[in-house]
Amino acid sequence: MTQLHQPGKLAPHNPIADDGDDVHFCSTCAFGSVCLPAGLDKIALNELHMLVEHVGPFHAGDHIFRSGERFGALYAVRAGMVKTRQLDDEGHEQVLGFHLPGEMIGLDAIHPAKYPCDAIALDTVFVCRFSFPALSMLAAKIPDVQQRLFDLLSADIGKSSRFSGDHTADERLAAFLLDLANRYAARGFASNAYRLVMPRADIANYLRLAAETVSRVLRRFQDQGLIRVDGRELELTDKPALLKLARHILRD
Amino acid sequence: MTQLHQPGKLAPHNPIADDGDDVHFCSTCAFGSVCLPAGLDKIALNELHMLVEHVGPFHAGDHIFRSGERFGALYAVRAGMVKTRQLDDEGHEQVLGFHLPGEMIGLDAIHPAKYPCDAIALDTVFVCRFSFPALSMLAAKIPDVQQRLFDLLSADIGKSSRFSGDHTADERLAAFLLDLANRYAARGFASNAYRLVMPRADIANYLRLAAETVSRVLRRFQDQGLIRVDGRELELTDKPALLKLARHILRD
DNA sequence: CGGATTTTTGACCAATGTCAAGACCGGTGG
DNA sequence: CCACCGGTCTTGACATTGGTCAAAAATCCG
Repeated sequence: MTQLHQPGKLAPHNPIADDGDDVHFCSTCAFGSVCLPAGLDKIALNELHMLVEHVGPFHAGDHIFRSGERFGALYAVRAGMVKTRQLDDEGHEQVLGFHLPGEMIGLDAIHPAKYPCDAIALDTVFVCRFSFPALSMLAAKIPDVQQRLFDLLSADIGKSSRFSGDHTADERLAAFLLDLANRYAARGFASNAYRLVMPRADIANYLRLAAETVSRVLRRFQDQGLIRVDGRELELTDKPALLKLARHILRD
Repeated sequence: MTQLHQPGKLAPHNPIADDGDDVHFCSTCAFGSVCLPAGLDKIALNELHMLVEHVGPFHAGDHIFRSGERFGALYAVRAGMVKTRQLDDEGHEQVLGFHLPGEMIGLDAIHPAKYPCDAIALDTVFVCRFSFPALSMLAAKIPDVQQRLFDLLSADIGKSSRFSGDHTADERLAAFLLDLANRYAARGFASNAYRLVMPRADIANYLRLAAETVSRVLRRFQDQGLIRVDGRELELTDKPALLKLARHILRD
Protein backbone atom coordinates (compact mmCIF):
# COMPACT_ATOMS: atom_id res chain seq x y z
CA MET A 1 0.00 0.00 0.00
CA THR A 2 2.10 2.83 -1.24
CA GLN A 3 1.37 6.07 0.52
CA LEU A 4 -1.26 4.47 2.70
CA HIS A 5 -0.68 3.71 6.33
CA GLN A 6 2.37 5.79 6.93
CA PRO A 7 1.38 8.21 9.62
CA GLY A 8 4.97 9.19 10.11
CA LYS A 9 5.32 10.67 6.66
CA LEU A 10 3.71 14.06 6.45
CA ALA A 11 3.97 14.14 2.67
CA PRO A 12 0.54 14.72 1.12
CA HIS A 13 -1.34 14.72 4.41
CA ASN A 14 -2.43 18.03 5.82
CA PRO A 15 -0.10 19.88 3.50
CA ILE A 16 0.83 23.37 4.56
CA ALA A 17 1.55 26.06 2.07
CA ASP A 18 4.76 28.04 2.02
CA ASP A 19 4.49 31.00 4.31
CA GLY A 20 6.09 33.44 1.97
CA ASP A 21 8.35 36.29 2.98
CA ASP A 22 8.40 40.00 2.27
CA VAL A 23 8.86 39.50 -1.43
CA HIS A 24 7.39 36.11 -2.16
CA PHE A 25 3.85 35.63 -1.05
CA CYS A 26 2.45 32.26 -0.09
CA SER A 27 3.24 30.33 -3.22
CA THR A 28 -0.07 28.53 -3.38
CA CYS A 29 -2.13 31.59 -2.56
CA ALA A 30 -5.04 32.67 -4.72
CA PHE A 31 -3.23 35.92 -5.34
CA GLY A 32 0.05 34.19 -6.09
CA SER A 33 -0.37 34.72 -9.78
CA VAL A 34 -0.63 38.44 -9.22
CA CYS A 35 2.33 38.74 -6.92
CA LEU A 36 4.86 36.15 -7.87
CA PRO A 37 5.30 36.92 -11.55
CA ALA A 38 8.27 39.28 -11.58
CA GLY A 39 6.57 42.45 -12.73
CA LEU A 40 4.60 43.58 -9.74
CA ASP A 41 5.53 46.97 -8.43
CA LYS A 42 7.29 46.76 -5.05
CA ILE A 43 4.97 49.23 -3.40
CA ALA A 44 1.85 47.50 -4.69
CA LEU A 45 3.16 44.20 -3.42
CA ASN A 46 3.73 45.70 -0.04
CA GLU A 47 0.24 47.12 0.01
CA LEU A 48 -1.17 43.69 -0.74
CA HIS A 49 0.91 42.29 2.10
CA MET A 50 -0.28 45.05 4.37
CA LEU A 51 -3.91 44.15 4.06
CA VAL A 52 -3.41 40.45 4.63
CA GLU A 53 -3.65 39.03 8.08
CA HIS A 54 -2.64 35.48 8.92
CA VAL A 55 -5.10 33.85 11.27
CA GLY A 56 -5.20 30.45 12.88
CA PRO A 57 -4.85 27.78 13.91
CA PHE A 58 -8.44 26.64 13.80
CA HIS A 59 -9.21 23.10 14.89
CA ALA A 60 -11.69 20.57 13.53
CA GLY A 61 -15.17 21.95 14.08
CA ASP A 62 -14.12 25.59 14.57
CA HIS A 63 -15.90 28.23 12.53
CA ILE A 64 -13.85 30.55 10.34
CA PHE A 65 -17.03 32.55 9.85
CA ARG A 66 -20.71 31.96 10.49
CA SER A 67 -23.80 32.39 8.38
CA GLY A 68 -25.33 35.81 8.92
CA GLU A 69 -22.19 37.56 10.11
CA ARG A 70 -21.51 40.92 8.53
CA PHE A 71 -19.20 40.50 5.53
CA GLY A 72 -15.87 42.19 5.95
CA ALA A 73 -13.20 39.99 4.44
CA LEU A 74 -12.37 37.23 2.03
CA TYR A 75 -10.29 34.33 3.26
CA ALA A 76 -7.75 32.14 1.52
CA VAL A 77 -7.12 28.74 3.00
CA ARG A 78 -3.43 28.46 3.81
CA ALA A 79 -3.41 24.96 5.32
CA GLY A 80 -5.96 22.30 6.14
CA MET A 81 -9.42 21.83 4.72
CA VAL A 82 -12.50 23.98 5.16
CA LYS A 83 -16.07 22.98 4.50
CA THR A 84 -18.77 25.52 3.71
CA ARG A 85 -22.38 24.70 4.44
CA GLN A 86 -25.81 26.17 4.95
CA LEU A 87 -28.42 25.14 7.49
CA ASP A 88 -32.10 25.69 6.78
CA ASP A 89 -34.57 26.70 9.46
CA GLU A 90 -35.08 23.09 10.44
CA GLY A 91 -31.40 22.42 10.77
CA HIS A 92 -30.97 20.43 7.56
CA GLU A 93 -27.43 20.83 6.35
CA GLN A 94 -26.43 21.52 2.77
CA VAL A 95 -22.70 21.22 2.11
CA LEU A 96 -21.62 23.76 -0.49
CA GLY A 97 -18.00 22.81 -0.89
CA PHE A 98 -14.64 21.72 0.45
CA HIS A 99 -11.78 24.16 0.23
CA LEU A 100 -8.11 23.32 -0.11
CA PRO A 101 -4.99 25.34 0.56
CA GLY A 102 -4.75 28.20 -1.91
CA GLU A 103 -8.48 28.42 -2.44
CA MET A 104 -10.64 31.41 -1.59
CA ILE A 105 -13.76 31.43 0.55
CA GLY A 106 -16.30 34.12 1.25
CA LEU A 107 -16.78 35.22 -2.36
CA ASP A 108 -20.49 34.54 -2.11
CA ALA A 109 -20.74 36.98 0.79
CA ILE A 110 -19.90 40.15 -1.14
CA HIS A 111 -23.33 40.75 -2.51
CA PRO A 112 -25.58 40.00 0.41
CA ALA A 113 -22.96 41.84 2.51
CA LYS A 114 -23.13 39.01 5.01
CA TYR A 115 -21.80 35.47 4.94
CA PRO A 116 -24.50 33.22 3.49
CA CYS A 117 -22.94 30.07 4.90
CA ASP A 118 -20.78 28.69 7.68
CA ALA A 119 -17.12 27.96 7.04
CA ILE A 120 -15.92 25.17 9.28
CA ALA A 121 -12.45 23.71 9.71
CA LEU A 122 -12.31 19.98 9.04
CA ASP A 123 -8.84 19.63 10.51
CA THR A 124 -6.18 22.07 11.61
CA VAL A 125 -6.59 25.15 9.46
CA PHE A 126 -4.68 28.38 8.86
CA VAL A 127 -6.11 31.12 6.68
CA CYS A 128 -5.20 34.50 5.26
CA ARG A 129 -7.70 37.26 5.85
CA PHE A 130 -8.11 39.90 3.12
CA SER A 131 -10.03 42.93 4.29
CA PHE A 132 -12.47 43.50 1.46
CA PRO A 133 -12.70 47.30 1.57
CA ALA A 134 -8.92 47.47 1.46
CA LEU A 135 -8.80 44.90 -1.31
CA SER A 136 -11.25 46.76 -3.54
CA MET A 137 -9.35 49.99 -3.09
CA LEU A 138 -6.21 48.19 -4.14
CA ALA A 139 -8.12 46.64 -7.05
CA ALA A 140 -9.04 50.09 -8.30
CA LYS A 141 -5.38 51.06 -8.29
CA ILE A 142 -3.86 47.87 -9.68
CA PRO A 143 -5.59 46.41 -12.74
CA ASP A 144 -4.03 42.97 -12.17
CA VAL A 145 -5.56 42.76 -8.72
CA GLN A 146 -8.96 43.80 -10.04
CA GLN A 147 -8.76 41.29 -12.83
CA ARG A 148 -7.68 38.59 -10.39
CA LEU A 149 -10.74 39.28 -8.29
CA PHE A 150 -13.03 39.16 -11.30
CA ASP A 151 -11.41 35.86 -12.27
CA LEU A 152 -11.82 34.33 -8.84
CA LEU A 153 -15.47 35.32 -8.71
CA SER A 154 -16.20 34.16 -12.23
CA ALA A 155 -14.44 30.84 -11.71
CA ASP A 156 -16.59 30.19 -8.67
CA ILE A 157 -19.75 30.61 -10.73
CA GLY A 158 -18.50 28.00 -13.15
CA LYS A 159 -17.45 25.70 -10.33
CA SER A 160 -20.82 25.67 -8.66
CA SER A 161 -22.54 24.59 -11.84
CA ARG A 162 -20.19 21.64 -12.14
CA PHE A 163 -21.90 19.25 -9.76
CA SER A 164 -25.35 20.71 -10.37
CA GLY A 165 -26.33 18.32 -13.15
CA ASP A 166 -28.28 15.10 -13.09
CA HIS A 167 -25.87 12.20 -12.78
CA THR A 168 -25.61 8.74 -11.31
CA ALA A 169 -24.00 8.09 -7.97
CA ASP A 170 -21.02 6.47 -9.72
CA GLU A 171 -20.46 9.46 -11.98
CA ARG A 172 -20.70 11.92 -9.15
CA LEU A 173 -18.33 10.06 -6.89
CA ALA A 174 -15.79 9.53 -9.63
CA ALA A 175 -15.97 13.21 -10.52
CA PHE A 176 -15.60 14.16 -6.88
CA LEU A 177 -12.48 12.07 -6.37
CA LEU A 178 -10.87 13.30 -9.57
CA ASP A 179 -11.79 16.89 -8.87
CA LEU A 180 -10.03 16.74 -5.51
CA ALA A 181 -7.02 15.12 -7.14
CA ASN A 182 -6.88 17.83 -9.79
CA ARG A 183 -7.13 20.56 -7.23
CA TYR A 184 -4.37 19.05 -5.11
CA ALA A 185 -2.26 18.72 -8.23
CA ALA A 186 -2.94 22.32 -9.24
CA ARG A 187 -1.48 23.46 -5.92
CA GLY A 188 1.54 21.24 -6.28
CA PHE A 189 0.55 18.49 -3.86
CA ALA A 190 0.61 14.75 -4.42
CA SER A 191 -2.63 13.88 -6.12
CA ASN A 192 -2.79 10.16 -6.78
CA ALA A 193 -3.20 9.42 -3.11
CA TYR A 194 -4.63 11.74 -0.55
CA ARG A 195 -6.64 11.83 2.59
CA LEU A 196 -10.38 12.39 2.55
CA VAL A 197 -10.49 14.75 5.45
CA MET A 198 -14.27 14.91 5.67
CA PRO A 199 -16.64 12.22 6.93
CA ARG A 200 -18.63 10.16 4.43
CA ALA A 201 -21.78 11.97 5.50
CA ASP A 202 -20.34 15.27 4.26
CA ILE A 203 -19.31 13.80 0.94
CA ALA A 204 -22.76 12.29 0.59
CA ASN A 205 -24.51 15.53 1.45
CA TYR A 206 -22.35 17.48 -0.98
CA LEU A 207 -23.11 15.02 -3.78
CA ARG A 208 -26.79 14.69 -2.84
CA LEU A 209 -26.46 11.03 -1.93
CA ALA A 210 -27.00 9.00 1.20
CA ALA A 211 -23.91 8.19 3.24
CA GLU A 212 -24.68 4.51 2.71
CA THR A 213 -24.55 5.00 -1.03
CA VAL A 214 -21.15 6.66 -0.82
CA SER A 215 -19.90 3.77 1.24
CA ARG A 216 -21.24 1.20 -1.21
CA VAL A 217 -19.96 2.92 -4.33
CA LEU A 218 -16.52 3.38 -2.81
CA ARG A 219 -16.53 -0.31 -1.95
CA ARG A 220 -17.47 -1.23 -5.49
CA PHE A 221 -14.88 1.11 -7.01
CA GLN A 222 -12.30 -0.70 -4.93
CA ASP A 223 -13.58 -4.12 -6.01
CA GLN A 224 -13.35 -2.95 -9.60
CA GLY A 225 -9.77 -1.83 -9.05
CA LEU A 226 -10.43 1.87 -9.64
CA ILE A 227 -9.30 2.99 -6.22
CA ARG A 228 -7.90 1.76 -2.97
CA VAL A 229 -9.65 3.00 0.18
CA ASP A 230 -8.72 2.46 3.76
CA GLY A 231 -10.85 4.56 6.00
CA ARG A 232 -10.17 8.07 4.81
CA GLU A 233 -6.95 7.24 3.02
CA LEU A 234 -7.48 7.09 -0.69
CA GLU A 235 -5.45 6.05 -3.70
CA LEU A 236 -6.59 6.45 -7.29
CA THR A 237 -5.37 3.33 -9.04
CA ASP A 238 -7.17 3.68 -12.36
CA LYS A 239 -7.61 7.29 -13.26
CA PRO A 240 -8.54 6.65 -16.89
CA ALA A 241 -11.46 4.50 -15.80
CA LEU A 242 -12.57 7.12 -13.28
CA LEU A 243 -12.28 9.80 -15.91
CA LYS A 244 -14.45 7.79 -18.24
CA LEU A 245 -17.12 7.66 -15.57
CA ALA A 246 -16.77 11.33 -14.75
CA ARG A 247 -16.43 12.74 -18.23
CA HIS A 248 -19.98 14.10 -18.38
CA ILE A 249 -19.37 16.14 -15.27
CA LEU A 250 -15.74 17.13 -15.65
CA ARG A 251 -16.00 18.42 -19.19
CA ASP A 252 -12.93 20.68 -19.49
CA MET B 1 -59.29 33.05 -15.71
CA THR B 2 -57.80 36.39 -14.88
CA GLN B 3 -54.79 37.19 -17.00
CA LEU B 4 -55.02 33.90 -18.82
CA HIS B 5 -56.21 33.66 -22.38
CA GLN B 6 -56.01 37.28 -23.36
CA PRO B 7 -53.60 37.34 -26.25
CA GLY B 8 -54.60 40.90 -27.06
CA LYS B 9 -53.25 42.28 -23.80
CA LEU B 10 -49.50 42.55 -23.84
CA ALA B 11 -49.36 43.18 -20.12
CA PRO B 12 -47.05 40.65 -18.44
CA HIS B 13 -46.24 38.74 -21.62
CA ASN B 14 -42.91 39.38 -23.23
CA PRO B 15 -42.40 42.53 -21.23
CA ILE B 16 -39.90 44.97 -22.67
CA ALA B 17 -37.80 47.17 -20.49
CA ASP B 18 -37.75 50.93 -20.76
CA ASP B 19 -35.20 51.97 -23.31
CA GLY B 20 -33.78 54.80 -21.30
CA ASP B 21 -32.44 58.05 -22.70
CA ASP B 22 -29.22 59.97 -22.33
CA VAL B 23 -29.71 60.47 -18.62
CA HIS B 24 -31.90 57.61 -17.54
CA PHE B 25 -30.58 54.22 -18.41
CA CYS B 26 -32.84 51.23 -18.95
CA SER B 27 -34.72 51.26 -15.68
CA THR B 28 -34.61 47.52 -15.16
CA CYS B 29 -30.98 47.18 -16.18
CA ALA B 30 -28.44 45.44 -13.97
CA PHE B 31 -26.55 48.69 -13.80
CA GLY B 32 -29.62 50.75 -13.07
CA SER B 33 -28.76 51.01 -9.41
CA VAL B 34 -25.44 52.57 -10.33
CA CYS B 35 -26.78 55.08 -12.78
CA LEU B 36 -30.27 56.06 -11.70
CA PRO B 37 -29.59 57.16 -8.14
CA ALA B 38 -29.00 60.88 -8.50
CA GLY B 39 -25.35 61.05 -7.56
CA LEU B 40 -23.56 59.63 -10.55
CA ASP B 41 -21.18 61.99 -12.24
CA LYS B 42 -22.44 63.10 -15.65
CA ILE B 43 -19.24 62.18 -17.42
CA ALA B 44 -19.09 58.75 -15.81
CA LEU B 45 -22.67 58.10 -16.83
CA ASN B 46 -21.86 59.03 -20.37
CA GLU B 47 -18.90 56.70 -20.35
CA LEU B 48 -21.11 53.87 -19.23
CA HIS B 49 -23.52 54.69 -22.03
CA MET B 50 -20.66 54.81 -24.47
CA LEU B 51 -19.61 51.26 -23.88
CA VAL B 52 -23.10 49.80 -24.13
CA GLU B 53 -24.39 48.54 -27.40
CA HIS B 54 -28.01 47.55 -27.93
CA VAL B 55 -28.31 44.40 -29.97
CA GLY B 56 -31.26 42.45 -31.24
CA PRO B 57 -33.80 41.33 -32.03
CA PHE B 58 -32.97 37.68 -31.60
CA HIS B 59 -35.68 35.14 -32.31
CA ALA B 60 -36.55 31.88 -30.57
CA GLY B 61 -33.63 29.51 -31.04
CA ASP B 62 -31.05 32.18 -31.94
CA HIS B 63 -27.75 32.18 -30.07
CA ILE B 64 -26.67 35.31 -28.23
CA PHE B 65 -23.31 33.62 -27.76
CA ARG B 66 -21.97 30.10 -28.13
CA SER B 67 -19.94 27.87 -25.89
CA GLY B 68 -16.24 28.19 -26.67
CA GLU B 69 -16.39 31.66 -28.21
CA ARG B 70 -13.76 34.09 -27.01
CA PHE B 71 -15.11 36.15 -24.12
CA GLY B 72 -15.37 39.82 -24.89
CA ALA B 73 -18.52 41.16 -23.34
CA LEU B 74 -21.19 40.74 -20.72
CA TYR B 75 -24.81 40.96 -21.76
CA ALA B 76 -27.88 42.23 -19.98
CA VAL B 77 -31.22 40.93 -21.15
CA ARG B 78 -33.37 43.88 -22.13
CA ALA B 79 -36.48 42.01 -23.28
CA GLY B 80 -37.52 38.39 -23.69
CA MET B 81 -36.11 35.33 -22.03
CA VAL B 82 -32.71 33.71 -22.51
CA LYS B 83 -31.72 30.20 -21.56
CA THR B 84 -28.13 29.23 -20.87
CA ARG B 85 -27.05 25.64 -21.29
CA GLN B 86 -24.08 23.37 -21.76
CA LEU B 87 -23.79 20.37 -24.03
CA ASP B 88 -21.42 17.55 -23.17
CA ASP B 89 -19.46 15.66 -25.81
CA GLU B 90 -22.38 13.31 -26.38
CA GLY B 91 -24.83 16.12 -26.86
CA HIS B 92 -26.54 15.81 -23.48
CA GLU B 93 -27.93 19.17 -22.54
CA GLN B 94 -27.64 20.75 -19.11
CA VAL B 95 -29.75 23.85 -18.63
CA LEU B 96 -27.97 26.33 -16.35
CA GLY B 97 -30.60 28.99 -16.06
CA PHE B 98 -33.32 31.19 -17.50
CA HIS B 99 -32.64 34.91 -17.67
CA LEU B 100 -35.21 37.68 -17.47
CA PRO B 101 -35.08 41.32 -18.51
CA GLY B 102 -32.61 43.19 -16.34
CA GLU B 103 -30.50 40.13 -15.63
CA MET B 104 -26.89 39.68 -16.64
CA ILE B 105 -25.42 36.81 -18.60
CA GLY B 106 -21.83 35.89 -19.40
CA LEU B 107 -20.44 36.40 -15.90
CA ASP B 108 -19.16 32.83 -15.87
CA ALA B 109 -17.10 33.54 -18.98
CA ILE B 110 -14.67 36.03 -17.44
CA HIS B 111 -12.35 33.51 -15.92
CA PRO B 112 -12.03 30.91 -18.62
CA ALA B 113 -11.89 33.87 -21.05
CA LYS B 114 -14.39 32.08 -23.23
CA TYR B 115 -18.10 31.46 -22.89
CA PRO B 116 -18.59 28.15 -21.08
CA CYS B 117 -22.19 27.78 -22.26
CA ASP B 118 -24.61 28.68 -25.00
CA ALA B 119 -27.06 31.54 -24.51
CA ILE B 120 -30.19 30.94 -26.52
CA ALA B 121 -33.24 33.16 -27.02
CA LEU B 122 -36.49 31.49 -25.99
CA ASP B 123 -38.62 34.15 -27.61
CA THR B 124 -37.93 37.57 -29.10
CA VAL B 125 -34.95 38.95 -27.23
CA PHE B 126 -33.09 42.24 -27.06
CA VAL B 127 -29.89 42.62 -25.09
CA CYS B 128 -27.34 45.23 -24.06
CA ARG B 129 -23.74 44.39 -24.79
CA PHE B 130 -21.11 45.63 -22.30
CA SER B 131 -17.58 45.38 -23.65
CA PHE B 132 -15.69 43.85 -20.77
CA PRO B 133 -12.31 45.53 -21.25
CA ALA B 134 -14.07 48.88 -21.37
CA LEU B 135 -16.17 47.97 -18.38
CA SER B 136 -13.21 47.00 -16.21
CA MET B 137 -11.39 50.20 -17.08
CA LEU B 138 -14.46 52.10 -16.01
CA ALA B 139 -14.69 49.98 -12.86
CA ALA B 140 -11.16 50.99 -11.91
CA LYS B 141 -12.16 54.65 -12.22
CA ILE B 142 -15.59 54.53 -10.61
CA PRO B 143 -15.86 52.65 -7.32
CA ASP B 144 -19.63 52.22 -7.66
CA VAL B 145 -19.24 50.44 -10.97
CA GLN B 146 -16.54 48.20 -9.55
CA GLN B 147 -18.67 47.38 -6.54
CA ARG B 148 -21.67 46.71 -8.78
CA LEU B 149 -19.64 44.22 -10.77
CA PHE B 150 -18.41 42.48 -7.63
CA ASP B 151 -22.02 42.33 -6.43
CA LEU B 152 -23.32 40.87 -9.68
CA LEU B 153 -20.63 38.21 -9.69
CA SER B 154 -21.06 37.37 -6.03
CA ALA B 155 -24.84 37.16 -6.31
CA ASP B 156 -24.47 34.68 -9.14
CA ILE B 157 -22.42 32.37 -6.95
CA GLY B 158 -25.17 32.40 -4.36
CA LYS B 159 -27.83 31.87 -7.00
CA SER B 160 -26.29 28.76 -8.45
CA SER B 161 -26.16 27.08 -5.07
CA ARG B 162 -29.87 27.68 -4.63
CA PHE B 163 -31.18 24.77 -6.67
CA SER B 164 -28.16 22.60 -6.01
CA GLY B 165 -29.53 20.84 -2.97
CA ASP B 166 -31.31 17.52 -2.61
CA HIS B 167 -35.05 18.08 -2.74
CA THR B 168 -38.22 16.41 -3.88
CA ALA B 169 -39.82 17.13 -7.23
CA ASP B 170 -42.61 19.07 -5.50
CA GLU B 171 -40.22 21.28 -3.59
CA ARG B 172 -38.12 22.02 -6.62
CA LEU B 173 -41.05 22.90 -8.83
CA ALA B 174 -42.66 25.10 -6.19
CA ALA B 175 -39.35 26.89 -5.68
CA PHE B 176 -38.92 27.31 -9.41
CA LEU B 177 -42.33 28.89 -9.89
CA LEU B 178 -41.91 31.23 -6.92
CA ASP B 179 -38.40 32.16 -7.92
CA LEU B 180 -39.60 33.24 -11.35
CA ALA B 181 -42.43 35.20 -9.74
CA ASN B 182 -40.02 36.94 -7.38
CA ARG B 183 -37.69 37.84 -10.18
CA TYR B 184 -40.50 39.24 -12.30
CA ALA B 185 -41.70 41.22 -9.29
CA ALA B 186 -38.19 42.54 -8.61
CA ARG B 187 -38.14 44.02 -12.10
CA GLY B 188 -41.56 45.55 -11.72
CA PHE B 189 -43.54 43.06 -13.79
CA ALA B 190 -46.76 41.28 -12.88
CA SER B 191 -45.76 38.25 -10.88
CA ASN B 192 -48.86 36.31 -9.87
CA ALA B 193 -49.51 35.24 -13.41
CA TYR B 194 -46.94 34.91 -16.09
CA ARG B 195 -46.02 32.90 -19.12
CA LEU B 196 -43.64 29.97 -18.90
CA VAL B 197 -41.71 30.78 -22.01
CA MET B 198 -39.67 27.58 -22.02
CA PRO B 199 -40.85 24.08 -22.89
CA ARG B 200 -41.48 21.58 -20.10
CA ALA B 201 -38.38 19.67 -21.15
CA ASP B 202 -36.19 22.69 -20.32
CA ILE B 203 -37.80 23.15 -16.93
CA ALA B 204 -37.32 19.47 -16.24
CA ASN B 205 -33.69 19.51 -17.31
CA TYR B 206 -32.98 22.59 -15.21
CA LEU B 207 -34.55 20.98 -12.14
CA ARG B 208 -33.01 17.56 -12.82
CA LEU B 209 -36.36 15.91 -13.38
CA ALA B 210 -38.01 14.10 -16.25
CA ALA B 211 -40.39 16.14 -18.39
CA GLU B 212 -43.13 13.69 -17.43
CA THR B 213 -42.57 14.42 -13.77
CA VAL B 214 -42.89 18.15 -14.35
CA SER B 215 -46.12 17.55 -16.18
CA ARG B 216 -47.50 15.36 -13.42
CA VAL B 217 -46.51 17.66 -10.57
CA LEU B 218 -47.94 20.69 -12.32
CA ARG B 219 -51.18 18.75 -12.80
CA ARG B 220 -51.28 17.83 -9.14
CA PHE B 221 -50.51 21.39 -8.01
CA GLN B 222 -53.49 22.50 -10.05
CA ASP B 223 -55.72 19.79 -8.57
CA GLN B 224 -54.63 20.96 -5.12
CA GLY B 225 -55.49 24.53 -6.00
CA LEU B 226 -51.95 25.88 -5.74
CA ILE B 227 -51.76 27.07 -9.32
CA ARG B 228 -53.71 27.34 -12.51
CA VAL B 229 -51.96 26.13 -15.65
CA ASP B 230 -53.09 26.29 -19.21
CA GLY B 231 -50.31 25.28 -21.52
CA ARG B 232 -47.58 27.75 -20.73
CA GLU B 233 -49.83 30.29 -19.06
CA LEU B 234 -49.48 30.12 -15.33
CA GLU B 235 -51.21 31.66 -12.36
CA LEU B 236 -50.09 31.25 -8.76
CA THR B 237 -53.30 30.91 -6.77
CA ASP B 238 -51.92 29.87 -3.40
CA LYS B 239 -48.51 31.39 -2.84
CA PRO B 240 -48.39 30.62 0.90
CA ALA B 241 -48.82 26.92 0.19
CA LEU B 242 -46.16 27.03 -2.51
CA LEU B 243 -43.85 28.89 -0.19
CA LYS B 244 -44.32 26.26 2.45
CA LEU B 245 -43.24 23.62 -0.03
CA ALA B 246 -40.30 25.68 -1.24
CA ARG B 247 -39.05 27.05 2.05
CA HIS B 248 -36.09 24.68 2.29
CA ILE B 249 -34.82 25.90 -1.06
CA LEU B 250 -35.79 29.57 -0.98
CA ARG B 251 -34.36 30.38 2.41
CA ASP B 252 -33.90 34.16 2.34
C1' DC C 1 -10.22 -0.36 28.06
C1' DG C 2 -14.77 1.80 26.97
C1' DG C 3 -18.02 4.87 24.95
C1' DA C 4 -18.94 7.65 21.08
C1' DT C 5 -18.71 8.30 16.40
C1' DT C 6 -18.18 6.77 11.84
C1' DT C 7 -18.53 3.32 8.42
C1' DT C 8 -20.22 -0.76 6.47
C1' DT C 9 -23.62 -4.11 5.16
C1' DG C 10 -28.16 -6.15 4.28
C1' DA C 11 -33.16 -6.06 3.43
C1' DC C 12 -36.73 -3.51 1.90
C1' DC C 13 -39.18 0.45 -0.21
C1' DA C 14 -40.57 4.56 -2.66
C1' DA C 15 -39.77 8.45 -5.59
C1' DT C 16 -38.81 9.26 -9.94
C1' DG C 17 -37.27 7.72 -14.50
C1' DT C 18 -38.34 5.20 -18.78
C1' DC C 19 -41.10 3.68 -22.41
C1' DA C 20 -45.02 3.95 -25.18
C1' DA C 21 -49.26 5.75 -26.74
C1' DG C 22 -52.40 9.21 -27.38
C1' DA C 23 -54.12 14.19 -26.97
C1' DC C 24 -53.44 18.77 -27.88
C1' DC C 25 -51.84 22.93 -30.18
C1' DG C 26 -50.36 26.16 -33.48
C1' DG C 27 -49.14 26.97 -38.03
C1' DT C 28 -49.55 26.02 -43.07
C1' DG C 29 -51.44 25.34 -47.29
C1' DG C 30 -55.08 23.65 -50.08
C1' DC D 1 -62.42 27.23 -43.39
C1' DC D 2 -60.63 22.98 -42.60
C1' DA D 3 -57.34 19.03 -42.70
C1' DC D 4 -52.91 17.87 -41.90
C1' DC D 5 -48.40 17.88 -39.72
C1' DG D 6 -44.66 18.35 -36.37
C1' DG D 7 -43.73 19.40 -32.05
C1' DT D 8 -45.17 19.58 -27.29
C1' DC D 9 -47.61 17.86 -23.49
C1' DT D 10 -50.10 14.43 -20.86
C1' DT D 11 -51.13 9.98 -19.06
C1' DG D 12 -50.52 5.16 -17.81
C1' DA D 13 -47.80 0.94 -16.84
C1' DC D 14 -43.71 -0.57 -15.30
C1' DA D 15 -38.63 -0.57 -13.97
C1' DT D 16 -34.84 0.98 -11.28
C1' DT D 17 -31.75 3.80 -8.75
C1' DG D 18 -30.85 5.27 -4.67
C1' DG D 19 -33.01 6.13 0.03
C1' DT D 20 -34.38 4.40 4.60
C1' DC D 21 -34.04 1.61 8.50
C1' DA D 22 -31.58 -1.33 11.44
C1' DA D 23 -27.77 -3.61 13.17
C1' DA D 24 -23.04 -4.92 13.29
C1' DA D 25 -18.21 -3.68 12.69
C1' DA D 26 -14.48 -0.66 12.77
C1' DT D 27 -12.19 3.35 14.41
C1' DC D 28 -11.00 7.01 17.29
C1' DC D 29 -9.75 9.10 21.57
C1' DG D 30 -9.33 9.93 26.17
